[in-house]
Amino acid sequence: MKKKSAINQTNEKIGIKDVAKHAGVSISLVSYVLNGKAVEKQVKQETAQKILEAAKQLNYRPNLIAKSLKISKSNTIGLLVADINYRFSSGITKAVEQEAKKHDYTVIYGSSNESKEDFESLLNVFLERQVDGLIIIAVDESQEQIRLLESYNIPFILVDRIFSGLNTNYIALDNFQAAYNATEYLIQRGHRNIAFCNYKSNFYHLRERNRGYQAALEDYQIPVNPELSLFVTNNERSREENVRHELQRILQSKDIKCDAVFFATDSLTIFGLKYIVDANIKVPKDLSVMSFDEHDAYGIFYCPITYSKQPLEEMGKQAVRTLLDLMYHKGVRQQITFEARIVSGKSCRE
Amino acid sequence: MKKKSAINQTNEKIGIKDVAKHAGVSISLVSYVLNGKAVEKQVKQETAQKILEAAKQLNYRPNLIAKSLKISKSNTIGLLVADINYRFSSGITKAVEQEAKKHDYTVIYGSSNESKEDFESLLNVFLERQVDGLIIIAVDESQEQIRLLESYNIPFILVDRIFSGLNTNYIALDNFQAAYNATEYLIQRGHRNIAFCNYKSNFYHLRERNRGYQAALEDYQIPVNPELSLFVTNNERSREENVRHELQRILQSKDIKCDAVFFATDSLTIFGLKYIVDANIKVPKDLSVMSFDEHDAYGIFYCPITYSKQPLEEMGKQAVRTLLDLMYHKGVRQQITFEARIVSGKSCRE
DNA sequence: GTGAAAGCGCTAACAC
DNA sequence: GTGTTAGCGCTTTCAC
Repeated sequence: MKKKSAINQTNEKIGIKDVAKHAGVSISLVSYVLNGKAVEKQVKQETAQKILEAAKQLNYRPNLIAKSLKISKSNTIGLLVADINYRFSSGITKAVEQEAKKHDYTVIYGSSNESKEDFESLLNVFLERQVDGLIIIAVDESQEQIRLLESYNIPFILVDRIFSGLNTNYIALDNFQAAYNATEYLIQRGHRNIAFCNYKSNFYHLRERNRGYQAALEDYQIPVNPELSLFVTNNERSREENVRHELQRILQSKDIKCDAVFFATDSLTIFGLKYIVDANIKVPKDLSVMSFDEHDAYGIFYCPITYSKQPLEEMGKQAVRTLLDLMYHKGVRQQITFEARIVSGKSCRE
Repeated sequence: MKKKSAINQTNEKIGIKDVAKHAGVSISLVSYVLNGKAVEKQVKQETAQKILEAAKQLNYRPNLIAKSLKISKSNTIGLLVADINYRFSSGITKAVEQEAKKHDYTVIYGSSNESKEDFESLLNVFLERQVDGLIIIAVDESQEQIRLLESYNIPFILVDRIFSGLNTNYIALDNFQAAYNATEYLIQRGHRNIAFCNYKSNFYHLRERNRGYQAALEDYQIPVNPELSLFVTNNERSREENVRHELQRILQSKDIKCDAVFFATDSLTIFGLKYIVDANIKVPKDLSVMSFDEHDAYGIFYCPITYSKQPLEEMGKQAVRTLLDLMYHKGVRQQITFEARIVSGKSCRE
């Protein structure tokens, strides 16, 4: 025989039923009052008061799982990142959580760690958990999964990584323009031999950066020298060595002229800077350096790095807002693009 | 009149009932089979097959919310961090999510952003969402909340930040020993005038580092010079300037001797290194530098920094394992301490 | 081997 | 103004 003490701070689970009994009213009244519908449902002031007090005394905590089941809505957003240790991911995650909280949504979090299989199974778990919507930083080769997701009836929005052949809702940076602007920035400071260092990748957002770099050169009638396009395999073990090797190739060569390097990601910049320190190259005297994305590390390089900054906060916030919008007015395609902003350090000659 | 097509990939919600109807069996059988209890419940092979096929054809996805409600268990862990942008938090978060996934738990994520109010309300939301357990990086002054949590019937475990007056389950670093060892490392390399730079803080883990520093000096009969203890207010706007100011005070003075600095956190180290670069101080010739915690940035300082490394991966993993343990065998106090490991760079003289 | 039915804690339509 | 009750999708006991 279970017995609940009248004033219970700790042990047995207190339900709406207990509150009702304790206040001497029916459970519907308790539900109304505790959901702020006291006025709408014309509950007597006095009754409402009694209920509130009973709930407080019993330390009543609503069971959101039961509520979700009943109303077919979990007030939950699934956030699927690629790797939380990326500055990009943690920045987005922070903003998403903050904004979600504001709208009374809770974030369910998962990380694919760049694995397609993990990505897929997390998506499944999120769906089974009845998330109301999804914010997704996709992994490579996940088009098929995304396409499938489109066929389900759940709103979702891709962040950053989008697929050229796929028409989805997304929040992204205008990577083309950002790379264009960064390259132009170097050109305007007199550079003509600008190297570009990027990962070898299928990611649309990275390929757009290639395009931006080339377009800027072309617009300024600077021939694109293929020797100055450095493409590095993104392999945990070898990528740093690859960057060093490529930089060495172009910077130590007698034949190749190069007076500026534009790194397409922050990690590439870090590897590059290490090499530059080791090789005793003077920035910006001998070489200008431009980076895509910021990194805490830039501050302690001997000269502050000029970089193209993504508005992570706004992007994360917007992702939530757009998602909520989609949840409440299904059907409208939302594709939102943000612009990067160049933050001038001292790593480019004037 | 709702009508569900027999083969439904997309639209209407498919429930266990639909699967049962489609397979021509009762819902209990479907439940058994889909939960891997076919053998235990002696379901006929053939029937099981039919059910599996029906579920697949209908693209059935179990509703975990309904299941949770029924079995009074959400298979959910609440993870409450202070700020996901900290390396510490993202490292722990990554490990926690990975380990949770392995055990079929999903992570509900929240960030207090160091605010006591946010911390409190997140705790509440997590409880209302019926998380089965909590992993918590607490905020300053949250003892009261933690104490309250103790009185509820839910297992939780603090990570990193613990409270001296509070007996809880926790996973923490032996901060005393780590700071002791780091200081000793410097002493063994001949340093006698070792400065120590830490935040002014009530956090137990930070205060333990003070203790470790002092104990090492005392054990080696080196008088503790209060001038060399630099305490910086952790204020977003002024802390960098404070660090610079304090360093300047001891490093530019004629009266104060100092040939090594031990920074108690990675952010302090970054600020310190910036100053060191600007002031043109040569590391390790003029000054040895030791850091608590690593940072991606250390690589591009002109000389690799020696630091005390926390095993984030293991700590996160252990947090989940311990929590599961607590969930299944309540009542056992779990207090687990990890040791840091010094990673030698070149920032300390030999 | 299988099926019927109670009930998890809640909301909301409906009755009074 | 308030109370009764069906039912959200599932698990599990018990009857057959």
